[in-house]
Amino acid sequence: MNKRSTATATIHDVARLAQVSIKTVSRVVNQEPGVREDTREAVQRAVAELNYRPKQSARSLAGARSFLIGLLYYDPSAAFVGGVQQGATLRCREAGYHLVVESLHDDAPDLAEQVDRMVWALRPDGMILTPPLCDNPQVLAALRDSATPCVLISPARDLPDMPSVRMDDTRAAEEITNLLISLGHRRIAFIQGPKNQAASGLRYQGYLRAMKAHRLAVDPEMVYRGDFCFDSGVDAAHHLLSRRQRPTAVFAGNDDMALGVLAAAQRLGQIVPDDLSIAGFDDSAAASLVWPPLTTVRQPMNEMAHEAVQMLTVSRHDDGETGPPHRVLPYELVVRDSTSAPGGKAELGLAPQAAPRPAARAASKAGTKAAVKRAR
Amino acid sequence: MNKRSTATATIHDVARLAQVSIKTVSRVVNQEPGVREDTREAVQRAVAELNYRPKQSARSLAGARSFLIGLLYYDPSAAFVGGVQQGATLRCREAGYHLVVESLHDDAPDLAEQVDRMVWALRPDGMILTPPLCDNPQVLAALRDSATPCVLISPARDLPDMPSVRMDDTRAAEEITNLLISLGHRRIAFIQGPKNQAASGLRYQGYLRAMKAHRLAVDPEMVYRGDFCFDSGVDAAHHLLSRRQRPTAVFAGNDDMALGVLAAAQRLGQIVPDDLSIAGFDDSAAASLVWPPLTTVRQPMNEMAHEAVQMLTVSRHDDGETGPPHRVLPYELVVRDSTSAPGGKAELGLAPQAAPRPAARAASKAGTKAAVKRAR
DNA sequence: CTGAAAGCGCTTACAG
DNA sequence: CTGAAAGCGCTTACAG
Repeated sequence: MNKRSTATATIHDVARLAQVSIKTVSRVVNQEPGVREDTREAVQRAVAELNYRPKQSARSLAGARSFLIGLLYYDPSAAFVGGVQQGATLRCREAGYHLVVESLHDDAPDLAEQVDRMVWALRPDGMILTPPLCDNPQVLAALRDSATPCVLISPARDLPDMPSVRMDDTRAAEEITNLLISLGHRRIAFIQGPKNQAASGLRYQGYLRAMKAHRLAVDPEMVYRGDFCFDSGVDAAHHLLSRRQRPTAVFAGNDDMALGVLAAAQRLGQIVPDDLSIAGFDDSAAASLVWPPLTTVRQPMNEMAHEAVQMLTVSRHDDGETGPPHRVLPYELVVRDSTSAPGGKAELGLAPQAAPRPAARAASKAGTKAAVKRAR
Repeated sequence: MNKRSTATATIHDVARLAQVSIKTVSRVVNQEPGVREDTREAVQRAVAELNYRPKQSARSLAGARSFLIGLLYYDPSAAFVGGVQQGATLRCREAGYHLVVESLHDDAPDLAEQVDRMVWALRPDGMILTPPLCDNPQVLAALRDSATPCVLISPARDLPDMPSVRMDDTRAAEEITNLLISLGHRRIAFIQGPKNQAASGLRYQGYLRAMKAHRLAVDPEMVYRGDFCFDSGVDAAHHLLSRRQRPTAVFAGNDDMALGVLAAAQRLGQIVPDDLSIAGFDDSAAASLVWPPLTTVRQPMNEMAHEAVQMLTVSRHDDGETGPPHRVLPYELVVRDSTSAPGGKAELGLAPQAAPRPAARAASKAGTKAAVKRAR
């Protein structure tokens, strides 16, 4: 209908058409109160007519906000970052913000300089940090200097001066272990992640907690130190399956290692899950692209990002007394075909799709309760 | 040394300290010519001293550039987008730009509106579009209206008014097929992607071209229509392996389908690659997280993005006569253990890592030549 | 409830 | 080679 003119409309054009001052246009566009209803409508009509959109750079220069949120991440291929980014862009759109991404090498020599460059040039209204950058002292220092509001996603530890969003890794690991125990497994191996990653220890704690709660001994030979990569899962399988007493189930600290165990076990002639149940952690894309598909834990990446953007865009209330929020979001147990009762010959026909099996019972507690889901 | 003051330095502060006008500071910061060397140095000293960084919103408002590049994508989980984004952020950083990302549903009703919102608010200096958005008429129309320079990455077809960057899918598919033929395979099945994706047809053409060049008949029963998802690979395997005459090799139009074939074949008791060689396309993360790791093609995602940013940030030279550039970048054949000579019992020991096998010979032509690489 | 003035921090012509 | 003036398009106090 109203064709957009080549030259883009400014606030003055709108004001002229609506017969008001630019200040009133500004009030309407920013949804400020204190504008008479018919005035507001007239302005809105003019805005629509001219297809007016306030220019971010002008708003940013004149005002206190840039309508930009920054996302700092390290590993671009990680599904985790992809999920966080997805959640962040969607929430940003709803809030009228835009997401600026920056990939930083965790050990780059000029890391602070790179952060500075982004922060001082763009003046984003907030920054979202993913692991391992959310634990990097240089990055955090640069961000503190610039007084940019930040939200840490799954940091190694919560900081007194920065809000964070996370899930309960320990509890999830405990539930996965409980699931294996409830299936009848007693000899359950665990593959740890590398020492320098916070998640490694947390998940190991969850495994220990479940084992102890059921008075199951943890044989040191059944705990293997991996590095979160496929190859270390392969190595772990060779180690574990060459023991006198083999495990009937393996819980790997992440999916990549679980896939390594799966591949190695199958090459060694083991049937999964009949001879060996395998569980992972992350619900990576590959987890459902293998046979049998992997039982694992889905982290609430989208939700964490959503929450982070929310914290950064909604007017900050006083943290005076309470300090910044540290939110814990519910995760999701994803039970697939890589786990079953020990020796169970059930359900592994040659049909393209195995029949669904009743979901495992998983304890649910308020606040961090897990959903149990069955999926390919 | 020089602690950054809380209030951030402006161009006026620098000018005062260097005893010049703000115009001269601007010249130095923007690396314009026509400044005496010692003047330039004095300004640079002041810039360093004050840790001055020009504010993007002021530059954008006053000048013609925003120093923002937009990346539009659809599927956030795709490894392809991850690679493109990685390449784009790195090149942006080098060029002093920042990358703003936006995830758009290809079939959202308000697609044009969403593009408009980004374009008119941010006024990015350029936009990078990935499939399938780079083929979406609504998106392209909105972008044309706004006169935003665009680069299409791997579009279905090149447009006369927009530059593009791509690889040669057909040639890569041909080379993969040639590889299988050179290993001794004659009965080679192909799994197509969905009809509405451009890559499906291109890769099929490459398969046909190689078969024809070697005077191998293409049995219609050996061509299966999939949808680029894991499950359709499973279905394809069931279809292909239940034929009278089974294939000795399967070339799937992408990795996800190849992984489906792999899973199904192994469940049916086939040894890969001895009984069946399998090749994919994409080099997705999962391709190296299965056993045996998948022979596939790596798309030059980083390089395509690099090139795209380059086109958008470097001063546009006259396309007057020649039209916008359509660049074709070299891909990479990744030969792993899922392919071997038919019936070949070689090299599949039980060691954690199979010994490397000499890389397959692959034809290389100038301009789009493929590198041959061996990797896990 | 509404508006006139000032100014955010740069770049763009234009002078000299 | 260098600079004084104007202005980009908004928001922020401040009046009324």
